Parts: sequence; structure tokens; C-alpha cells
Amino acid sequence: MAGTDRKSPRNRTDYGLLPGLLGYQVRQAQIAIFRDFTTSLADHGMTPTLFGTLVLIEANPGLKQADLARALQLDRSTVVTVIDTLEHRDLVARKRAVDDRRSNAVTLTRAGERILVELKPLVTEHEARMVRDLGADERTALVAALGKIFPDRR
Amino acid sequence: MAGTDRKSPRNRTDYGLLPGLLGYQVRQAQIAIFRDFTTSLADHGMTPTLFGTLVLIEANPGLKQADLARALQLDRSTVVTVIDTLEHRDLVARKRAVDDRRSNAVTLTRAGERILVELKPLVTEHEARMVRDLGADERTALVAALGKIFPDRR
DNA sequence: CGATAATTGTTGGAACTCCACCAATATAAT
DNA sequence: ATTATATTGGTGGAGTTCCAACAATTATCG
Repeated sequence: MAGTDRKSPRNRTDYGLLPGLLGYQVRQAQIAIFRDFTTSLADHGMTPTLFGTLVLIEANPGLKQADLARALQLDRSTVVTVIDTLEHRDLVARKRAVDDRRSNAVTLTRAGERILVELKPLVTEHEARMVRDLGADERTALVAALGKIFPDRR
Repeated sequence: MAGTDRKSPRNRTDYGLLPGLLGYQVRQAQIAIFRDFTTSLADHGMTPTLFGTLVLIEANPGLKQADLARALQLDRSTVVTVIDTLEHRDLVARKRAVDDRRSNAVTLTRAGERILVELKPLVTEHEARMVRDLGADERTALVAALGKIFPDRR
């Protein structure tokens, strides 16, 4: 009988129930996006987290580290590392907050503002690459649906 | 004038251009899904990667580590760690492949098959929680759109 | 055949993230 | 006011992942 080809041990991998799981699909997409992002911005040594942090600080000067953690769903200890990295590159600065002496008010340095000007066009190109196979309406629906998965907008 | 409240230092964080970026939305969703998954299966010490690996091996007995890496978009060296973990828990077994002496043919042990029986219902519940705010059509469109982002189905 | 290139599993090192815990500070309760 | 509870930034340790390099094996090509 001429069923499955006996010669080649595995013509194709069976994904089982994985493709039906949203978590699997989201993760695969995230890996692909992460890879394109980091290679696109490799010259600047930027990751999505570092870039997102810069954007958030630009939009909210004097933001505190705990706010950053909540906004990006990161642990507070992770934010310490992230800000350390950006501070060593002289892109952000910590200042003791006047209204709460526990907190640091984080701001962009001049260099931080400048690098964002360079980065944003690259991120826009990256974004265009990611959604090139999606219609405008499809893209809108995608973002809306993703937003419904994490109602963590407390 | 009664503009922004002067008293509270930051009523709400401005997310800037982040919500418009697909990568940001996917990442936020992925974090939320990962958290729900791991807490749901905490008793079994299961992560999405470990579970996905078990499912793939079940659907493809004798699968090789390199195939696993390609299917899950993981580095080959990462798969070594993953299989090590599963092997130490006696859920999978490595066997030298007969057709290619470089490769390991990985199979589920009896315990591996049994734990999948326990795990699957929990994953199904998790899945239902994740998509509870999505219509059936909306969910279908979401998965389809995500699939268009990573055309890595070589 | 025989040389060259590609693939496989593995190791060692680095990056990123989380968790548990801590001292300092702020907020709430009594 | 005093006590008890929350929150904040931080440290140390662990888990997960990637990359670069390697020996063994297989595939390709002259």
C-alpha cells in the first residue's frame, strides 16, 4: 500500500493541539516580532523592553520605577536592572522624588531624547514589516482582541 | 483653573506610542497568558514550553531535538535544557536514532503519557479563561491574524 | 571516491526575568 | 500619637533563553 512514505522518517511535524491554543500562537508571534525588532535595532543595542521604557519615560517625565513596572508588567527588581542599563548608557537619570522619598523620579537625558528620535523611524519600519500581510481592518481587530486578553488596565 | 489635578502626582500613566505597536500588545498579552498558565499548572511545575514539548513528542514519537527546536522556534541548546528537565522528571526518554547517529529520538515515558492526561483538562480551562471576552468569530480571526505574522512554516 | 559543507547535540558564557527577602519610607487603623 | 500595614527601590539566587564554539556525523559536490 502507498500510505505514508516509509523512506523519510518525518515529512512534517504534527503540532497536535498546539495550533488551537491561543497562548501558543501568541508566543510564536512574539518570538518572531522580538527577533525582527532586536535585529533591526541591533546597532543601538535595543530590546523591546528598553525601548518601551524610554518611550514611557518620555511620555511621563519623572515617572517612578514602580509605575514603570506596572505599565510594562515587569517585576520591580527587573526595572532596577533596566534603569541601571539605561543609566549606564547615560540615556536616563534617577532623581530622588520630592513627594515620596522612597521613589526615584526617572527622566530622559538629552542623549535619551536624541536616541528616541533615531529609534522611532526604525521601529515604524519594523512595525510595517510585521503587519505587511494584514489588512488595515484586520490589524485593528487584532489589536482590539489582544487588548481583551489582558484586562490589567487597573 | 481646574485643569489636571495638582495634588496627585500622576493619576494615570501615558503609554505614548506603545499601544499602537503590535509588538507591545502581543507582549502584554503573552505575559498575561504566561502568568495564568504557570499558576494554573503550578502543582505540576509546568511552563508553556515544557507542555508544548510534551504535546509535540506525543504527536510525533521519536521526534528529534532539532525538529523540536524548529517547531517551537527555540535554539537547539535550549532544547537540550528542556529535554534534560523532562528526562530528569522521567517524562521523556532519549534514544540514539537508528537512521542518523547524530540525533536523539525522543519519546514519552509511561509517566509522560499519564501526566498529559492530567494536564490537558487544566490547559483547556486556562484556554477558556483567556478567550472568555472574545466572540467565537473574534477568536478565530485573532488566531488567523497571528498566524500571518510569522510565516515561518517552512 | 574524497574533500568540502551542513547538521546534530552539547557545553560554557551572557542576558533577561522572576521570586524571596530587606531597610527605608509612607499610609492606615486604633 | 502609636502601632500595624503598604509600598518602594534594591540585593542575591534561580530559571529560561540565546549565542558562539566544538566534535561527531551526514550530505553534497568535484
